[in-house]
Amino acid sequence: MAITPAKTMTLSDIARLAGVSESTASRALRDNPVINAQTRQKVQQIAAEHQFKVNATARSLRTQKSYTIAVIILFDAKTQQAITDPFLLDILGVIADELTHQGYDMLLSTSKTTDKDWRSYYFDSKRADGLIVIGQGEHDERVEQLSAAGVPFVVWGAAMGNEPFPVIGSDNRQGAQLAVAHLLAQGCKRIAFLGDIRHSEIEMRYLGYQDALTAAGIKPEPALQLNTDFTAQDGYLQTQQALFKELNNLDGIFAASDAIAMGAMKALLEHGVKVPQQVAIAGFDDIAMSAYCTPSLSTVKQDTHAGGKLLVSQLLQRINGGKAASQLLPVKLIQRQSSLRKS
Amino acid sequence: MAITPAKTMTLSDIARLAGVSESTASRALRDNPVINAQTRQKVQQIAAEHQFKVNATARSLRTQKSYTIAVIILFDAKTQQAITDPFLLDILGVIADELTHQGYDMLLSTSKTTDKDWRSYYFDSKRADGLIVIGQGEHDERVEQLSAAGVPFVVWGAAMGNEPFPVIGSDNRQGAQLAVAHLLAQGCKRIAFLGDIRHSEIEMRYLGYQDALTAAGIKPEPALQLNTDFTAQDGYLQTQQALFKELNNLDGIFAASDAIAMGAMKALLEHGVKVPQQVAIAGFDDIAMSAYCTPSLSTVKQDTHAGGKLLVSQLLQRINGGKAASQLLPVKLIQRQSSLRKS
DNA sequence: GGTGATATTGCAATCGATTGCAACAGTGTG
DNA sequence: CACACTGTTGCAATCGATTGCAATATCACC
Repeated sequence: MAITPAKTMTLSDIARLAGVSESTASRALRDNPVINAQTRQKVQQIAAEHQFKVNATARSLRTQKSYTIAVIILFDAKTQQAITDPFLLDILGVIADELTHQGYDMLLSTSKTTDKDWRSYYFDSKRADGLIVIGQGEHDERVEQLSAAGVPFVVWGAAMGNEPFPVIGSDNRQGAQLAVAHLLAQGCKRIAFLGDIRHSEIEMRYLGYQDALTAAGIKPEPALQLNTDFTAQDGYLQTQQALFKELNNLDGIFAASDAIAMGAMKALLEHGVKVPQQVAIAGFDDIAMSAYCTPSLSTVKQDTHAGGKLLVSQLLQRINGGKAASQLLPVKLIQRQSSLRKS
Repeated sequence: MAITPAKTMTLSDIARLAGVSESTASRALRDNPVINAQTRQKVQQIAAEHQFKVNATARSLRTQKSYTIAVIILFDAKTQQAITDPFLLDILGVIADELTHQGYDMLLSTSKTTDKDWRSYYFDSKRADGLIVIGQGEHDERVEQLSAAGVPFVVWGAAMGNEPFPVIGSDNRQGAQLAVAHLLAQGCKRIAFLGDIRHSEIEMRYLGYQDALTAAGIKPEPALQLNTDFTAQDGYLQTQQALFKELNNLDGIFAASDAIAMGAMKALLEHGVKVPQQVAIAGFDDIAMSAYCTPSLSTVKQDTHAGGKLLVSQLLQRINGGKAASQLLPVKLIQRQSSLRKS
């Protein structure tokens, strides 16, 4: 039995069928107690029978709320590639679930094409009630504009402590410090840092790296910091091209992401370097694959679940007139084969 | 200098400032040639000066088009976990870019929370002009309803050839056939299949697996097909738990996804089984990590770029009154270390 | 100067739901 | 019986833009 393509009904249709006015129908559907219980039920039943759904557009126009949040994924201006890091997918999934849970829809945008001006595009045009910006990248001035213009938004990134807008993110500095301290404890003396410190989050990780070295009485060598894109490919290339010059005495690598770490590991293994015996490696993110590569990858686990929930809750709080606060999330070191030398 | 939080302007404000009527202002902003060129320019300039953006909600209401597409990611009812496969991220990125490119916004939804009824939620409510459904999973009846209700939508999944709705997807059967034929050519005699054949896409891959075996004169053994979730974890567990019983003469594994393959590989390596010498492995998807694990993973590459573009173009064609057609995309075998035995 | 064609612009209705306020019915009280 | 009060419901304005149609201005040509 074919379902009739039921030409869309409007509130006024329902009202007519129920023999009440539009206003009563509207109130009845929202279960407004001012309407007689019987009337309410009758209207609701008729609406259900006809699979009536309130026109979200009309409601938005009237109520001036879209119940939609735009999630903007900034990405590397250099590599120009779209969302690719598995880590992003993790947090995106959490945000999506949480927003739905709170009755909001999620408008997703990768910054590439909307490059110009997402403030006006999403907010001024009333497409969204607020914005979640993922990754402030290389200090994007557009973020500062948002802030000045009074747009409700939160950022996932590196909380430096002095931003005029709410930033939620992992304690990158401590995470890196933990990882590098661990490498040192495993006996590493010369540890390279793979990651692009022009990204604020990576910069924090670099600071943590330096912290750990300094605490161990080792002077960080700038030559051991190699700007590397967020890809396994670049991790591989950088390791191959640059590190091998110094390989004679390099014995550890701390990569700013698991993807980079895997690329680096591949390069080492390919050249017969033993991991972790000759070179120990640790990454950052704890993506799903990290536990299943060989050797499995030591890494710093971010609490994406807490992060996603916090982003949403802070943003909604801000939208509802409150203030959103920055927050630093604790991280956890995960020790696996790539760094654990048998004692 | 602080930017004034410029209380949002409306078209009528702009019209007043320009000294014209709302209708003229509206036409001028859309560059309607019927309006005098000078007037047009003047209005546009004033709008720009005041950072005016057309209220998308009002426009949608009036024009009855939202210029928004809902992308729904169905996921495994069993594992109940959100988007996790890197492959999804790939295609999602392509779709996002392509939609933006065509002037559409993308509303993203994971099916978990919106479980009930996304047809009404997204379409009847006019939130979206059309739907892209990713993964028809275990034969979801909701998809069939969509079709009957006349909603414009396309599905990424397994085109079996007899669906009453447009399905775009890779030639899973041929891909699997290529991979398994390759394993056979490398000398494998007993090849296991890891994947949940209740998913139609995986079912097609299983058929391809059988095709290859049969063509080589080998009778497929049902015992070698193991239902496995789309995760590295389950690939690992299944391999560990079930396969080792038969390991004495198992010499190949074809996994329905790269994630599964990596899990399986981990289990084998951990138990000292040499890959590819003792057991050769191939996966499916060619996710970014596949080239960088050790040994690197042989796999079947899907053309996500073409797939994403096609999904979007077919859907828009359908929305604009045309018809969307199903399509099977060619795949490519990528031979890497996990299956290549030195000759 | 009259007439028709053409170029511009504005009026007013419309999209579909929400909501302040008024209207009305019914009940209770003095 | 008048009056106040509560419980329900409907009227009509409103959100901000778009668009069919009418109105006006301008110009060419006879």
